[in-house]
Amino acid sequence: MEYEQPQAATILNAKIDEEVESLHDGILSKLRDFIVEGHLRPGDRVPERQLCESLGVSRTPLREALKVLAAEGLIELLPNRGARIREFTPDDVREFFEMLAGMESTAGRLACERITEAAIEQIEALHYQMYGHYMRRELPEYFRLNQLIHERIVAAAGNHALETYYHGLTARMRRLRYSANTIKRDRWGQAMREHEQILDALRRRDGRELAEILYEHLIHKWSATSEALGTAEAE
Amino acid sequence: MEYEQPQAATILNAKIDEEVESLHDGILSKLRDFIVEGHLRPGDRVPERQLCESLGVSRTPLREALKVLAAEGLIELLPNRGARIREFTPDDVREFFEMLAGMESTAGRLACERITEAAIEQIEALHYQMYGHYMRRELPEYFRLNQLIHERIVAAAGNHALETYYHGLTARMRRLRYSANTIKRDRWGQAMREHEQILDALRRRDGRELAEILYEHLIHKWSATSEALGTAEAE
DNA sequence: AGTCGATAAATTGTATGCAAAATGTCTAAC
DNA sequence: GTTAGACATTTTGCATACAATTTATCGACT
Repeated sequence: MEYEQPQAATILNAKIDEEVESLHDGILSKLRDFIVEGHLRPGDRVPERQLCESLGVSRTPLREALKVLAAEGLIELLPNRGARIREFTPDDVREFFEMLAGMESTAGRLACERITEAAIEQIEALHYQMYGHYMRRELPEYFRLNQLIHERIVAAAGNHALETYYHGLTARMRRLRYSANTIKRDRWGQAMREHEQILDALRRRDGRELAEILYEHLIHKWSATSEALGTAEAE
Repeated sequence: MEYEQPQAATILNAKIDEEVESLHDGILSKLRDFIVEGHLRPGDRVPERQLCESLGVSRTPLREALKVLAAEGLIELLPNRGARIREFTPDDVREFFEMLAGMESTAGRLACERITEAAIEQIEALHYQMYGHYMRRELPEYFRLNQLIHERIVAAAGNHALETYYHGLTARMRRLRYSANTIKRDRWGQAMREHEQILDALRRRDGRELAEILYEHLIHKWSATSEALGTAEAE
């Protein structure tokens, strides 16, 4: 057992008694963030006792949090053998992206029915801002606005259940995402063109077409990402 | 080192070789079924102590199960005030159906790429069987086969994450469903026609069209159901 | 009599303890 | 040197105990 947990301890110990937030929820968020940020490697065993000391709480609330995280699919709980950080197979990643594509597609369809003109204009503004970053090849800013636009569309769908699940998905994928903070030149151009189409369909409130474009857009993104990840994770 | 589906342990109970099912999982399934079957009314407070004695276990595993159920959205946990069976507003129902429509739509699209000819033939068989029940106006049998067909399509999508979430959704809606075991004559006919289209698109493996038809089909089903429910739940 | 407030009861949140299962180590036999 | 088995250690699963918060009951005051 020589995996570095001390790091975990220091970062996790940040602040525990900040709110009246029931200890359990605090642990849950902290652990979730911690896993999502990628500080625990997939396949790592996570002894309860060790986590307890890191977090400064007893095992009861910790175990409750672990059960929830397992239900969310972030960790897996083997009977009598404790928790492991869940390992994502390429198939898992494919499934996540397909789900994401489906979610955003559905969100787009709904957004066309419900989005306000003001919200469309805001997304337009974000789009042109993103276009600027694209022209100046400012990758991080481009990614940020890109994600923001997608989030705005999802929010405009007016479906809280969808939004919640969407954010859960993106959280689970964040660990993968940061590995792929790169984009091929030609893919970048194509992504921009797709975004133009997205905006166009949204302006026309053409739900079917927006659903279609968003689905394809996300599947393309997956192809690009999995390509980049395929080499990055085969270390 | 292979390990089996992690979600199966929590969402489904797919591991039965011995009866060593960890007490926690047993409680989880029992409670979930109990709530889904509608034995606990929405808004009911559920004292832990009472549940403990009913189930014959201590509070620790029970609380772990409650946390998971809360994460799944079946109950809500008020801080220091215990668990309540979650109440579904009409908006919640609308959101569920929209999600269901989106899920099945996505599933249909994927199924067109992956389904085997044999599976298509099985669904065809189910379809004609269902058509028989429609002609003879056998409602319960019709509903059963209807749901079976939709499940087959979802299964054919080859996306375990989608399937899991889909079943979670249908479970949450089962409590609403059984209230609406009725269908209007004209809606029934339309539903059958839509199913013909579904089968046709599936045969042609036209993913876009199947996605479109399935989405509309589910939204129509929602309109019909919410109409029936609107009177039934406005007691 | 009604309302507000204080105290008591009940209920939830957390910590600890104990038994069962799993993991690791050491020894002995081949 | 390798492997199998028994014992010790660690870790998980569950139950109970205690602390904190909420809810209920009762009495005092307007």
